[in-house]
Formats: sequence, structure tokens, C-alpha cells
Amino acid sequence: MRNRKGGFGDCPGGDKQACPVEFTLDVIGGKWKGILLYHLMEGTKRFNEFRRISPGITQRMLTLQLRELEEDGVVHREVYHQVPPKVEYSLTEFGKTLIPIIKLMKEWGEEYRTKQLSAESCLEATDKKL
Amino acid sequence: MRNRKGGFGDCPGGDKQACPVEFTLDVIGGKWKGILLYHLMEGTKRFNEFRRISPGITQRMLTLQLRELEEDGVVHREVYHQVPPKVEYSLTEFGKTLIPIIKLMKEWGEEYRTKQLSAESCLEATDKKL
DNA sequence: TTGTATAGTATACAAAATGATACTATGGGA
DNA sequence: TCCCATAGTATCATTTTGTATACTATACAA
Repeated sequence: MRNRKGGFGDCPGGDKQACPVEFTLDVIGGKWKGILLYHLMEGTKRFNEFRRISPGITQRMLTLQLRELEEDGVVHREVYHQVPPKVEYSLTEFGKTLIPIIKLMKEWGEEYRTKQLSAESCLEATDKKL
Repeated sequence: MRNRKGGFGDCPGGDKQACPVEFTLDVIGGKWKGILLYHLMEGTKRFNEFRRISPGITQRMLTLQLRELEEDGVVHREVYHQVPPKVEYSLTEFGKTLIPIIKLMKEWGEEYRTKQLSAESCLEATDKKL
């Protein structure tokens, strides 16, 4: 993943050309990008808003993931030169084309998260019961 | 990613519960899972068929990714006790519920791969022209 | 007897992703 | 004067992911 700079043309197995699915996953598949995009669908968010929403993410990771999304043209970063600083993140028009995918992933996740969990607890039955 | 065994209940930031998108990405987001699922949509595939389709993948990674998909209940692994061995992989019913997502990702990838590339070459303009 | 094909394992190593922690600048308020 | 908040960097450690290579069993075919 994310090893695409420098052109797809010389991709050894030709995977990236052959697989648009991989291309898409390359854009949205980072560890935190799902959450970020999910919340950006609601509208503009500030840096620390994301931190409050997902306390698990470190500042570093938040910066990195947002920068990658920015590089990919998916999010827009608006800097207000104030003190204390203010930076707003939002979906670009291009980023908005991802919304149907995010929504579908959200719905699938919502529907199968619980089912999968119960299936797993039947199959594995080694963990503590929730 | 993939750090979910042992229950979601104690997820520190509560991210996995809060974000079904992450749950979905956890299932389909492996480096090769996109390609594998993409080709499994067409029907049953054998181990070495995958290797021929994507020569870039090593045997080890192919095994690992298929096993993860199997663990997640997405693919079914049918072993034929023959010599030489024969193992067939196919989508489970559960796996088939992912098809709309894969298809949407495929379409998005097909549509924006080229646009993104040309946009990138305008913005970055450091790589050789394709 | 040697080679072929399949579907893997095992081991070692390398690279990439992620995490933890400390640090920065700055204007305003207590 | 000290502390607060914001939006980050910088550095280092750890974990995860991926690669390379060699190895396995076994029936059949040359």
C-alpha cells in the first residue's frame, strides 16, 4: 500500500493497473482514514476535533493520515493564521465522490459487526464473554 | 488494523465501536485482499491461479491473506485430498455481502485512477511523464 | 531415476506503519 | 509571571507487514 509514487507503469505484477479495487483501498485504507472520512462526511472538522472524536489516535498519526488524504486530493486543509492556530479540514469535490463507498462500508459494518462478533464467539469461544 | 481479537469492548478510544467503516476496512483492507476478493467475485479460484493472476504476491502472503479472509468468514477453503493437492477458494454467503462494496470500489478506482494520475502529474510534475 | 506439479511451511530478514513522548511558537487571561 | 489552547514537529521504539529463499510430501510421467 501507498507505494505508488513514481508511476504505476512499472508495477512488477501489474497489480495496480489490473486492480482498481487496490487503487481505491490505497486512498481510503489507512488505519485511521476510515474514521476521518466518516466524520468529514458530516462537515468541516478541526485538528483537535478529530482528537476528541477518536482519542486513540496520536497527533503524529492524525497529521500523517490527514496529509496523505490531502496529497490524494481527498481533503482540503484551510489554515487560519491566528493565535492559537486554527486549521479546518473538509472534503474536496473529489473527496465527495468517495461518499457512496464510505456510506456503504458504514452500513455493512453496522450490519455485520454484531453478527460477526456472535459468529466469532461461537467459533472461537476462547475469549471472555462480552 | 487487525488488532481486534479479544473483543472490541475494551478498545481504548472506542474507535471500533464508533466506526463501522473501520470494521469494514479491517476485513477488506489487507494489502492483497482487494485483488483476491475482486477475482473471487468471478467464482472459485485455486491457490496457483491467484499466483498467476498477481505474480507479485509471494506464496506466504497469499496464504496469510487467504487465511485471514477465511478467519473472517469471507472465503471458504475447500481441500481436495489428491496428489498433487488441490484447494479451491470461494466467497461464502457472508463474503458475498461484500460484493456491492467491492464493485463500488472497483468502479471508483476505474473512474479516478486516470484522473488522479493526471492531476498528480500536474501538481507534482517531478516524475517522468508516463 | 529424475523431474513436475500443487499447496503450502519455516526461517531469516527488511521495510513500512504505528505508537510514545517530549518539544515548539504565540497571544491572551489569571 | 505562569499557564492555557492550538496545531503541529522531532526523535526514538515497537509492531506489523512484506520479501526472499529454501524446504516439504506425493503421485505420475519421461
